[in-house]
Amino acid sequence: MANSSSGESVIHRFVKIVSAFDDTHRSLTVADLARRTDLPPRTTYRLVNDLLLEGLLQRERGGQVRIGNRLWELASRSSPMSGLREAALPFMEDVQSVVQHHTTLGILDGNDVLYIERLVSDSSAVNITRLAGRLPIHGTSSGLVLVAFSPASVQEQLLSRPLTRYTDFTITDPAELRRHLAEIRQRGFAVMAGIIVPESSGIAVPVFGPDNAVVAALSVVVPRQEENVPARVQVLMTAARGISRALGWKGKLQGAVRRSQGG
Amino acid sequence: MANSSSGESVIHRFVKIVSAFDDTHRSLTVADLARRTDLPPRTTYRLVNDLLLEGLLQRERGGQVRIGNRLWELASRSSPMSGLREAALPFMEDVQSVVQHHTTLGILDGNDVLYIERLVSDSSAVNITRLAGRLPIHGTSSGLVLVAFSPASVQEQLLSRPLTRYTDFTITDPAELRRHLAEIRQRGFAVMAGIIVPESSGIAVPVFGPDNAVVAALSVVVPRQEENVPARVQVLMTAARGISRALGWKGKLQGAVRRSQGG
DNA sequence: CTGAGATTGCCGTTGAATGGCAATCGTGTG
DNA sequence: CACACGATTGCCATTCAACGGCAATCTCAG
Repeated sequence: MANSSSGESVIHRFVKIVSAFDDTHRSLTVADLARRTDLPPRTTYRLVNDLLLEGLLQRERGGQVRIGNRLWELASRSSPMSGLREAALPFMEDVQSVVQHHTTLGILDGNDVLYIERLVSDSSAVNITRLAGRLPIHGTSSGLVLVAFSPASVQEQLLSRPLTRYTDFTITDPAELRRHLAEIRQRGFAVMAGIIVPESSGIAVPVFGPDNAVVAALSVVVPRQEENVPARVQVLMTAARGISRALGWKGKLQGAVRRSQGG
Repeated sequence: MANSSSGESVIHRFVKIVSAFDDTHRSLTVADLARRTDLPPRTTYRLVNDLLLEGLLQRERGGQVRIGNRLWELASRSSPMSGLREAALPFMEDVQSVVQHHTTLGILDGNDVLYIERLVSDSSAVNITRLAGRLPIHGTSSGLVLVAFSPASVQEQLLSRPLTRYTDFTITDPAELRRHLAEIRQRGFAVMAGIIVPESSGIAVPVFGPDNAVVAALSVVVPRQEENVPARVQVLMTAARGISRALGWKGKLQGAVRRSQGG
């Protein structure tokens, strides 16, 4: 921007400002915002005013500002995600009513899994997923399922990056991760125990779009003591097929499946 | 912006661009975007590039662009709406499983009702609500409930504006609308038949926050032939109380209610 | 009343943003 | 294969929206 000391674009500053809000900072004073974003106060006040005019931010009773409804509206109205979310929701409810643990729906975005829906269960395992929250790919069963069924290039990209260790069970060795991905691809689901928090396990299965590409991962988070994998995988698989079909998926014609008819 | 022929801010142009996407235009070529927003092509290309860099837009396989996941993420992560939505969802499911018709959750935003969640029923009444969609306040039972329970100033604001007629049943007379609002406030719910589309009725009840202020309207959309109001109001009331309580509402100590204990 | 912090008005400066033009790229068409 | 048409990008002179420092004002707790 003109006379800017930092050389950032207005758009970048906009993102900086919006990013300054999070779960624990849902509303901020403009002065706080200036500090958190490291922008000159006067500039922050001016920019915030523009955003208030457009409804992208909203003023609260206390004079603080928060994310505006209009921003959410613009983002949600035509986001391809909302179709996926809406298609998945009823099936996720089914899963949750049977499994009685956290059910989540995640997509691949950049180097993370982005959770676009979750149903929480009060009395259940520790759950660090948050709506519109991100977790590292190799730290979640959802992430590994998504990568396992994505084009090879995606897998290579994951393996070429350093893998942060979160617990004793986090897989940080590329070769080992590669083996896991192959197994997931072959079995059709992922079960990972304590790879990001020691207490809980994730079980995840892929959701496919019309072109047979993975579009999301459906998963449940359960306490490690009560994984009960076989039963839960079946529930997840059933739901995932339902979601896939609702999205226009026609069913994968894989060799091993549907032999029954001829016999 | 510098050398701008229109005198708009970058922020305003950003909103213009994002607004160009809707349900039927989920992805656009940049040239289309320039036409739809009425911005000079070269300017549009540059701005779109900035947005792509920030992830606010995303490029598709075909070269078109669409709303980026990052925009949704930023909007949802700390939006006060997500708390409301998440609290309401389980209760909405309850309602929908009993009523078997469209269930919606709406809030007041500007001159409209903004729908922040909806559960659709395939074989049900016509439903023109859309997720993250808007409808005029006086055209929906949700809107009337929200206004009826809002501070008087909100009501006056609605009554001072011209009221568009959508069907023969739309209330466009301020005096009549005022009577309706009073009745809704007194009864505690709204039933409006065919005020925006002739075929369907809306039944709506208020959801309250910790400070006893309305924060949302819970509603069902049913075919006009099968309103079955009394039963449905009870279902909605029950659910709305559940949501309110989940939000920290302590229960309104109104004269008429909870007499039983003493008697 | 006083001080600390938040917010706004003022204003000279300037480079980010702008948009026209022409070249290039991509795709379909005769 | 030549040609047309539209999308996209490189170039670049122009300029005003954006910038940010400073001081005044407002707020509020102590």
